[in-house]
Amino acid sequence: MKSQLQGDFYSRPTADVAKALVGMRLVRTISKNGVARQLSGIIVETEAYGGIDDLASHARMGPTNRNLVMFGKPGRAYVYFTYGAHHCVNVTAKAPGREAGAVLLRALEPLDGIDLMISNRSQDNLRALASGPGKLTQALGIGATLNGADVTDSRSELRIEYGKVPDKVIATPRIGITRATEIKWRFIDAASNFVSQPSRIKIR
DNA sequence: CGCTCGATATTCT
DNA sequence: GAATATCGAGCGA
Repeated sequence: MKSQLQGDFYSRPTADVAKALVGMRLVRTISKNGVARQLSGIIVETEAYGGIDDLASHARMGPTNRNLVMFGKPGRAYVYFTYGAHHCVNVTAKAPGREAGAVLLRALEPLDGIDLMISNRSQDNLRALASGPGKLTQALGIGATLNGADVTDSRSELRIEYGKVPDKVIATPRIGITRATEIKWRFIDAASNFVSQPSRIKIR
């Protein structure tokens, strides 16, 4: 009996959900040639992105073709492509009545299917497998086809199960943004060795 | 170690 | 045209 997080988990203020997702388990199922493989990891780093009022969010311009999922139901995957090379995966989350919101999944502690992650990444250092938003999606084989996937559905190819609540979760400013840099909406498991190690922090 | 820089598609101004 | 919720190679110390 797996404990899927239900839809109401995501129907809360986006930053609350971002914090609560640290310690939970992201599960990716890949079927090829009729054989199902499972890749999973514990979420150790997240960031919250809000609606119109969050100048760092993709949703700040209102609904567009790219960010449309952020304006829809909570508990769905929002996958986008950036820097001409990387996918990033979010889970939509917002309090009832808010127009948009999503939580960027930035890093995992690898758990299941580590052999496949190593293959996907061409990299065998456990700490470098999924310690960053672009690395995470590459390790789990997450692409645009998963945009809009329901992560609360146990039959989904991408879903989130209950893990455990970490002893301590720290809030810091978000990484890689140039606006609203004072808001501490990045959440990390203080005890984890698998958080991202950004090569450079943007300032403006 | 640290810092600089190029890649490369999509979105924004 | 410029910017981007990134990554990793290349360089100097």
